[in-house]
Amino acid sequence: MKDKRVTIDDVAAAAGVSRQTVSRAINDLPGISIATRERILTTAQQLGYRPSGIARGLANAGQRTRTFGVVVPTIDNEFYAAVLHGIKDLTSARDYHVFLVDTNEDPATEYRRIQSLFSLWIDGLIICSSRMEDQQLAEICSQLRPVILLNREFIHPHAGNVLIDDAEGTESAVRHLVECGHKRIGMILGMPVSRSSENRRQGYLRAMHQAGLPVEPGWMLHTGAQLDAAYTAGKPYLQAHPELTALVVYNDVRAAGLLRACAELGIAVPGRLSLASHDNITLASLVTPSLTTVDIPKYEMGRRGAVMMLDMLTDRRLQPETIRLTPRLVERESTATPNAKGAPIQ
Amino acid sequence: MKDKRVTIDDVAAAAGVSRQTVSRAINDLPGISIATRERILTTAQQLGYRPSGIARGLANAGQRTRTFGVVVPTIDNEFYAAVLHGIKDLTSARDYHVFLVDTNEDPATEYRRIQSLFSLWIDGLIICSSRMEDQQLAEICSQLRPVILLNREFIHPHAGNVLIDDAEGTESAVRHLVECGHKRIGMILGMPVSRSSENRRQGYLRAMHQAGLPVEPGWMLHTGAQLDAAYTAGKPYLQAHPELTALVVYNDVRAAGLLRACAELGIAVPGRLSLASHDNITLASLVTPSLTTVDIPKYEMGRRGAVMMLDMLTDRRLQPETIRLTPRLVERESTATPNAKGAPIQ
DNA sequence: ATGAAAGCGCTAACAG
DNA sequence: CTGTTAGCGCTTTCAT
Repeated sequence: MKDKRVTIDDVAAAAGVSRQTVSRAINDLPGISIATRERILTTAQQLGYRPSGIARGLANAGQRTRTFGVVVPTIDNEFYAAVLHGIKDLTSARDYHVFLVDTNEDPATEYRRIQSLFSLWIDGLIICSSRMEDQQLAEICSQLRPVILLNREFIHPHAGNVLIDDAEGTESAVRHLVECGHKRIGMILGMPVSRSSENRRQGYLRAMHQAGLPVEPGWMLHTGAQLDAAYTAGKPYLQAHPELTALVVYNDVRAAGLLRACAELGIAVPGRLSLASHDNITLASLVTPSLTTVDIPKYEMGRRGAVMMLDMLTDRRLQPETIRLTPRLVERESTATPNAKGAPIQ
Repeated sequence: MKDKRVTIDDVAAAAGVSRQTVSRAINDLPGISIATRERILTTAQQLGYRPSGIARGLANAGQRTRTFGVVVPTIDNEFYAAVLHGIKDLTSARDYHVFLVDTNEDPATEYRRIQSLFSLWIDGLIICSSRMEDQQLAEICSQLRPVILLNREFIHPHAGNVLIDDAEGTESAVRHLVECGHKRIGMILGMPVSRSSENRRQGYLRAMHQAGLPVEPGWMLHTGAQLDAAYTAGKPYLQAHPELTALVVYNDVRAAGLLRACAELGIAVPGRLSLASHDNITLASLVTPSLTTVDIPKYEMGRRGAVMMLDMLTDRRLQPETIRLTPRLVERESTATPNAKGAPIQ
C-alpha cells in the first residue's frame, strides 16, 4: 500500500550513530557536535526521513503534537472564515496543524466534538464564539492548556481571551441612529445561545435608555443564522411594526435578509427604514443600499488568538492574557434621517 | 497541569481483566463474552476513559488515526467554505477529525504543508482545486490512499475524483450571451495556476468558435483572487475595450469587483455590458444587478468527496471513483440584449 | 474467552 | 559528546 516508512532507527543505522543522537540532531538539542549534526541531517535528508508526529506525541505524553483545534459555530459564515484566515498564516509559518471543528451552532455538538478531539492529544484549543455553558468550558479548560476563547469572555488560569466590546459597538450604532433623528428603533437579534447577540442586545437597551427612548418588547426579534431565516422571520415582523423607523441588526447576513424583505414589501431603505448592522463582511458593501455596519476586526481576532496560542505553547510558563478589540462603526448608505423623502426601493 | 490520563491499563485493573480484553470491548471485536464487555464498558465509562487516538495510530502503524486532511486554496472564498460545509456533516457524524490546510493559492505551500501533514499519519486527503503539478500529485498519491481530488482531474489508483464540467458550464454561459445577441464577448480569467480557470477558458474559446465569433487575445484578462484585484485590473481593461458588449467572468467575486469598476466608469450593467460569471455564491444574488452565473454544486462536491473518502476508509478494498457533477446556468439581471436602452448606472 | 508478549517511532532520564 | 534503558498507550500476534 505504501512504502515502508523511514524511521529514526534507519537514519541512526545509516549515519552510524545511536537513535538518540539522531533525535538530538533533528530537534536541534544541545549535546552534539556540529559535525555529527550536519552528517545526520544530511543522511536524514537523503533517506527522506520525516519524524512521526504521532510517535512524538506519544513519547511526549501528550505535550507536543504540534496540533491544535479551532472550533467555529459554522464555517459557512464569512465572519468565521475571516477569523480562520487570521489564524492560518502564523500556524502555517510555524508548521503547526489545525483541526477544524464546525459545531453547527449547537452547544452539545461543540462539547462532544471537543471531547473527541482530546483523544488526539491536541496541544491547545481556540474556540470561537463558544455556545457552551461556563461549566462545560471550565471542564474543558481543566483538561487542556491553553484554551483561547475568541469572542467569549471566560476567566480561567488556562484560558486566554480575545474579546470584542460588543455592547459598545451596538451603542455606537444606536447613537448614530439617534443622531440621525430616529426615536423608534427595533433590534433583530441572533440565536438565543449567542453571547454576542446578548451583549449587543444589552448595548442596544443601554443606548436607548441613555437617549431617553422607549423600547417595546415586541421590537426585538430573534432569527436564525441564515439569510433566508432572517428574510422569512423579518417579513411579518416588519409588517407588524410600521412604527419603527430604524433597526439595529445583529449581523450583515441578517441585514441582507431584511433588505430583501423590505424590497418585497416596498419599504424604502433608508428612505422609510434605516438599517445598521454588525460585522462588516464583504457583502455589507456590495448590497444595495450598502450597509452601515459595526466593523468587527475578525482577521485580527483570529491572528491575536493564534499568536497567544503559539506563544503559550512555546513558553509554557506564559500566562494567558485578555485582549480587547474595539469595533468601529462604518457609515454607508443604509442609514439616514427618518421620513426623508425617497421612493420605495422597487 | 492536567489530570493524569486514564489509560487502558487503568480500566483493565479496575475491571479485573487484561488490557487486551478491554481493547476487545472498546473496539467491539469478537472473542469476548457479552457480560464481560458490558462490565468493561461500564467501568470505562465511570473512569472517564477515552482511548488515545495517538497511541492507536502508532500501534496501527499509521493505519487508522480517524483523521484526514482537507486542502483548500483559500478559506476566505465562500466557494471553499461551502465545499468544507459539505465535507463536515458526515465527518462529524462518523467521528472523524479534519486537518484544515489553506495554501494561499500557492502550489509550493500546498506541497510543503501536505508533506508536513504526512508526519501526522493522516488516513487520507481531500484536495480541493489543487494547484500542484501532476508529478507532485503522483508523489503524494504514492504515499497515501485514498486521496480525493475535488475539482481537479487526476488519474491514479489511489485517487478519487469529484469533477465539475467547467468547460461545459462556461459554454452554456457563452451560448446564453450569444442568444441574447452578443458578438464581442471578453473573458475575465482567474489565476494562471487555476485549472478551473483554464478549463473555463477552453469552454469560452470553444463556444465562441462554435458560434462563429472571433476572439481577440486582448479580450482575455487574468486577475487575482480578491475582489479588489478584479476591480483594479478590470478598470483599465474595460476602458481599453469599449468594443465588448459582454463578459464571461471566472467567478462571482471577480464579477462583483467588475461591477464596482463599471459603476465608477458609468458603464451600465446590463445596459451597455452584460456580465455572466461562475460559482453562484451568496453575493451573486445580492449585488445589484444580481448576477447571471453558472451554479457550481459546491456543497455537493464536498459531500460526495467525503462520502468516497469515508467509504474507502471503511473498506480498504474499494476502488476510487470518478464522479462528474453538472453545472447549471442561473439567469439573473446582469445579462441582457446588447445595446438595449438603459442609462449608465450612476 | 482471555492473557502475555512484542512492538509501533519517538523522547526523557540516566549512564558513560 | 554519545549511547543505553525505559517507557508513552495501544493493537497485534500468539498462547492458554
